Amino acid sequence: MRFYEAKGLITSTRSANNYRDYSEATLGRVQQIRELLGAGLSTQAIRAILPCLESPRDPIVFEGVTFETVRALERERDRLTERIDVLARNRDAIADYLTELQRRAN
Amino acid sequence: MRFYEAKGLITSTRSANNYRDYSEATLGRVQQIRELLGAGLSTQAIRAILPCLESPRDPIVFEGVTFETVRALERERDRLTERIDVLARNRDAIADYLTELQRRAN
DNA sequence: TCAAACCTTGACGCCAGTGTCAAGGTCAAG
DNA sequence: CTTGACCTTGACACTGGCGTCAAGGTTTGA
Repeated sequence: MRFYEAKGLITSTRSANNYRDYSEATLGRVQQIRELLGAGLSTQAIRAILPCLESPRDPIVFEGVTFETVRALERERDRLTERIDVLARNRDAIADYLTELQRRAN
Repeated sequence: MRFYEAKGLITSTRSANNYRDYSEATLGRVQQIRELLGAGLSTQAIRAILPCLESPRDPIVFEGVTFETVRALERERDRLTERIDVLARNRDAIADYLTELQRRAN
């Protein structure tokens, strides 16, 4: 989507056609982005955690990481943990309710 | 918020003033609703799991629950689990990245 | 060569959730 | 009684993520 590109989530090279050329890695990243959007994250949150989203473990960028970036990542990690807690709590409430229903239905 | 009321997430009685009168329970529910909205759920998803959100454990409604409702709850529980998995996976990726950064910084 | 299929950009509209503002009703204090 | 604070409704606008459509350029194939 051009939308993701405009938001700085992915990049594309242009071939002579002026057509967008998506790398294989970018294609995979789109998959992850859609997952995260589907999980309720905003594009800004996703952009914040982009440095962690490279699939091959080795060519990850470890240089040029500012303190600001680290702080942002820690914040985002904590927000995710918060979110996970809320969701897990409510999922468990649903599960408990369902088992209780089943118990009462004999 | 009138918005939640219009969406069928909460109810309010009207006093003679025509002012809205929110019960204590409704007030607590608003808290939960905001949590869930903040966690990325839609109002429709929240409405689907409303039956599980009563805080006192006992006066929960167990009668008049249709098969449809049960199916919806199971679906919503699975969607939540899915979401949780995605978020946990990415949070762990962030955490791993951060520890790796720290390791390389000696 | 020419038409169909694809790409480009830009503009517009849609839906969800929220905020705000105007016009009026209600209430408590002075 | 009047003023100011609060409530009501309805309308409007905004942000985010997305879809679509028009106008034009490129490529492919008959």
